[in-house]
Amino acid sequence: MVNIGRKEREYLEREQRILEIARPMVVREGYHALNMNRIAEELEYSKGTVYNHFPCKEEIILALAIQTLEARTSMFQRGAKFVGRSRERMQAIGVACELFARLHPEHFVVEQLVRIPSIWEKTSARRQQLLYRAETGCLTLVSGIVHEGVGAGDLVLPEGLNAEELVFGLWSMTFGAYSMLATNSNLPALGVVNGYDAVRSHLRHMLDGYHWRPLDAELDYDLVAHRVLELHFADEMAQAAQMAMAANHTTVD
Amino acid sequence: MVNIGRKEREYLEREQRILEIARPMVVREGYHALNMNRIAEELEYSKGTVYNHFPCKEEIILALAIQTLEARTSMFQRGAKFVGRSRERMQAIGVACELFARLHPEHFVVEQLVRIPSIWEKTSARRQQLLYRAETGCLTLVSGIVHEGVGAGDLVLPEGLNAEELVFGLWSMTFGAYSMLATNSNLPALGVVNGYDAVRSHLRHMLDGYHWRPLDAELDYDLVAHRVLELHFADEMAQAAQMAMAANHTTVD
DNA sequence: ACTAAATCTGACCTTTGGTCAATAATTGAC
DNA sequence: GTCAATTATTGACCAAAGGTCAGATTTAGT
Repeated sequence: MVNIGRKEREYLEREQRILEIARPMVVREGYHALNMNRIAEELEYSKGTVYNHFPCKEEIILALAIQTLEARTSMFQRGAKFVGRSRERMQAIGVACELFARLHPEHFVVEQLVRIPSIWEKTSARRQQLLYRAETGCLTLVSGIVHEGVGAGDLVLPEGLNAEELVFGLWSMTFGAYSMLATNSNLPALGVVNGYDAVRSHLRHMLDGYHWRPLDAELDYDLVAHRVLELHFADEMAQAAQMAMAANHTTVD
Repeated sequence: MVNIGRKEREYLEREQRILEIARPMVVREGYHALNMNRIAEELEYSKGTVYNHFPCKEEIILALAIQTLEARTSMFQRGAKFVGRSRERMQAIGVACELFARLHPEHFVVEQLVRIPSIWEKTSARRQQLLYRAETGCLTLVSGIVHEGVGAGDLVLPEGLNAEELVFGLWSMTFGAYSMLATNSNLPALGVVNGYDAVRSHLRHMLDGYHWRPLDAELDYDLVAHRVLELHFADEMAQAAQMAMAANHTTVD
């Protein structure tokens, strides 16, 4: 039993190592640089052993995407600890989301890749289920806050729109915007000076459009965001400030 | 001169043929199926000739993305012919956008692919400029309507948000949502029953949040959408109705 | 008809994802 | 402690596909 336990532990550790090796390859040098030979080399095991863990290249991408989603969900959970009215708590999720995007912009590459049909199709149904499960967990966390809002009478969903579909909207906006910010270097030339600020504004006005109380005019959500940062993301705050400055510098270029 | 003209024409026609051959490959069988050998075979020219037109595989993807963007812009232009107040005209663009997404969901695959850094990096600066130009054209068309709204006093942009950044928001929402609708088969299970309706609702409420007059409550935008369809998209209307029915059927599954 | 320029060709090279028979290590029964 | 059975690991090998280029072919102009 002890032996089996050790073996199993070693196996899982090696699986993690493979992902640790693979992630910077994808992130820094792109999908085409994710090379099974190189992974085997850096892992100091043979290629066959790598293929023992992952039946194909695409499966590694999917595993990375699952890690990414779990990391984001964990950030969301920390944000969701914020105590306040439903929309304040949604703002806290927004803070977590922006923070995650700013601190780990490279994660979007993986999330984008895994959606490419030719990649997705090659992955196993088993791991696909894991991603779906992780997605469900993340979305449920957020839609829970929507339900809270509805329950508290702070929000009335229009006819034909459920809580999950509202979250789908927030998700689409952030996914679309952060993906483009990470990959479209033409945005500044197009006149999009500060993408992150714009996203924040859009989300806020969208929720205002749904009349989720308290409205933007009724509460200082910048202050709420600041408190969320102080209370639940103290560690990341300094780091984020640096990021913001760096971002401002590059947009000026 | 006549000969040179014919040659040049043949060259351009062949370039189109290559793209015509490549598009269904990418769309139906995915990026990995975009095979230069197969293209050469179907084109009935040698591989070297194909490489005469496009220095690499990725350049074909980029060329397809440019075509896609031009096709969308042309739909937008047809929508922009609608006469009315600024927000009605924006609604007309929205109709064009949804129509394009429903009629050609496969276009999103190409637009997603071209954003992948490992693909983008391999393309020529010359063609990248073409895409940027096309993007600028499309965005300018839309931001022009925003400026109209501001000029007419129907819309006041909040401090720190320009017209292009507002369009960036609409773009992010539609890009994100339509991409996910085209690639994430888990959405129905997550509770997202009708994605297209949700997107329409979100865009409308977002513009309401910005107080773009007339507000949703002040004007029947469904009626406006209907008139836009009748006036400027008569051909596509029947087709779109079929699509909508098909979509409803599949979401029920 | 002839030559020079432009165009086209497909054999060839390299890289890389993926396979699998052979080999090595581990385990557990006695 | 030994040995057979099971399990894990290996790396030579294959096939597919992107990309190259010297030579063949066609075209254009005289």
